[in-house]
Amino acid sequence: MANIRDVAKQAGVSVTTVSRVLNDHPYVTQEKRLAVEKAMEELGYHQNINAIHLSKGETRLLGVAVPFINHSYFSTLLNGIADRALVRDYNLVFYQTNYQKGEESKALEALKRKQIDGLMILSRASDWNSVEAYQEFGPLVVCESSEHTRIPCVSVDHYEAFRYGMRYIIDKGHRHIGYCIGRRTGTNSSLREKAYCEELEYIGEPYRKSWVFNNCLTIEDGKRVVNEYVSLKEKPSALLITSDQVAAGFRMEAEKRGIRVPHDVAILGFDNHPIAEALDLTTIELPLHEVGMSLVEKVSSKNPSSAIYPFELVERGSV
Amino acid sequence: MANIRDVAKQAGVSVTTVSRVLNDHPYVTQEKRLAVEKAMEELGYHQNINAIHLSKGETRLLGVAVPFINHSYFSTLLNGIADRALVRDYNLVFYQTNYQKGEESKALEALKRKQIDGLMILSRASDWNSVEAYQEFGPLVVCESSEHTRIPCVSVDHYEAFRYGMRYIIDKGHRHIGYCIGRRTGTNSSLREKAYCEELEYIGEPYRKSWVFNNCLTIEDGKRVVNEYVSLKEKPSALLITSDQVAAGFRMEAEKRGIRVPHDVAILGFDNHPIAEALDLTTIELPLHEVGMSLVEKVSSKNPSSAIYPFELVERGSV
DNA sequence: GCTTGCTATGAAACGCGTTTCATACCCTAT
DNA sequence: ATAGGGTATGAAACGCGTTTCATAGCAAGC
Repeated sequence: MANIRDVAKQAGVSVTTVSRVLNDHPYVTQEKRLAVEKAMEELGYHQNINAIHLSKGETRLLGVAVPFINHSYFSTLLNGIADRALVRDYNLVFYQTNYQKGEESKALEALKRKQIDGLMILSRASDWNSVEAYQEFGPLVVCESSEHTRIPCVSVDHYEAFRYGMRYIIDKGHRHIGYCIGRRTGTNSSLREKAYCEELEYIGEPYRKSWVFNNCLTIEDGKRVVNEYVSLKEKPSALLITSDQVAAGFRMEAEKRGIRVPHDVAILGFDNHPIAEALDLTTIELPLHEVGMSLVEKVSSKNPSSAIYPFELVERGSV
Repeated sequence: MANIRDVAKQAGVSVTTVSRVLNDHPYVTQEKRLAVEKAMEELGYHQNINAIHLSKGETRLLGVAVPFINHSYFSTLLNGIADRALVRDYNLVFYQTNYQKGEESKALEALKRKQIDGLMILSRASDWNSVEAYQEFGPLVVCESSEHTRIPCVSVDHYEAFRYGMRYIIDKGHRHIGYCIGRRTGTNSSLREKAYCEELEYIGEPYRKSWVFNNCLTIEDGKRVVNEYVSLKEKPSALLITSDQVAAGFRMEAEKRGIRVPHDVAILGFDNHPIAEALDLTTIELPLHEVGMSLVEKVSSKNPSSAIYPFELVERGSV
């Protein structure tokens, strides 16, 4: 396969001139430009991108570390990321971590080794210190609502959103409130746990372990929660459900069993995914597409800053 | 930043020896190996991946061209792809095309310029000829059920699946059958159109343009179809809906309006997404996760071959 | 007439790891 | 004693585009 030197020889010019033509630099006469283009054509030349990367020290590649993709929360974020990456002329490299530290480190290592120009971590598995250690190798943004001072975070204020949801449900007269969460670890989850506990305290209710449902990510999980719910001796009268998917699964399964929403149990979803509208779920809208776009903006700047995006309650008929 | 030559100097060995240590090649004495490791430690050395890529002529990167990701069809495929890429030690580069030829060409160009070792096209926008022209630059697989002889295709047999669905509905006694499709162009879609027409002919029914609903991708689209459906003068008694999302939207909206499924209108979904189970939708299960894994297997082999995956009817309560 | 300052062009260095090839030592088999 | 074969090591070439620096011609400005 022909390289730039072959082209130069064929066109009777120097390698530098060919490079100038390739990069639209000035100071090339029309005559030589044409000669170079002709030579490229004849030899079927095309640039080797890896040589460019090596030489320029950048790849126009941004990394995205994400636990898995077939979940609307992440795929909506990703959509925002992809849309903005497109206009910023970046391509995306994908690190599916399944929440495994090992896989996440691979993404961090890629940053270190200059495979990517920046990294977005959509849901962090490693501890802050390991992440911070990689900051010197390139811009890095984490998508969680932490107020970490040294690592930029772009997200929705999950603490406030959850608190707001709690207040809304409390204002509706509920005292017995449970919630469903994706996983227990992670900043976002502990912030919600914190908000949950504080609001319970505020209304003078105890924390009931059996009212907190873990591992809730999918529609099926929502159905599973209904099973757990019916078998509870003492039942909550309302549930906050941190994903509309799960809330949808819950509502569908509940009504199949004759449990009426919101009459028997009120549910409040999160995300405002289309499924929430379809099932008439009251939900807290999170601007995930925007957050995704913002992640790209931040990570493609020299000095990324943090940003918090606003949420909005969408009242429908499930509370 | 230190490079391999600095390490060699510091350790008092040759560059070759350092490279041997880095790549676990034999023929390095323990003594030198330790010296090299010590030097790397002291200098904070790490390999520049772009130099490796340039030198090796491969990147361990596979490209995925996909119109958009926040749709379960693609995100399920992607999940399969990501899972298999992980075990095959590939990373993924993402080209979100929005069905624009320009974006798809970027992916093809990336293959040509050796940015990626192979390319998977999940839904093709360009014509076969342009795709074929890039085959010489690396392995390339298209995810559609075409029987193209020169380009490997991995997919479900969409023609057969649709035909099977038609027969199933016909066997249930329906004669007035419509369908919903994502987009009209594209192999998969025309195959379904073909199956549709053939089966209509088989039962001696005319093709009614108003019974074919286009641009059906999301839950909202399913709701929209209900609107169009109710305004039809002559209504189909059954619909094939090529995505469970859309079928779900249809069923929810229909029942909200007092249209009973399957009594007033029967619907048959495709994919067997969790939402289908939740809404008791009869559907044709497509093994998309497996197809995704297979795409990676094919594209990471020297000579990719085609493969067709089987579908399966899942009988529930919507037909 | 002489200095500035563009325009135009190319040689060479640079980014950096891998791989080939040559060399040298030491031990075993004949 | 000698050929053969494995172990160990390094110089140099290779993959390839970009960028710096030096050079030279030519025109405008004083």
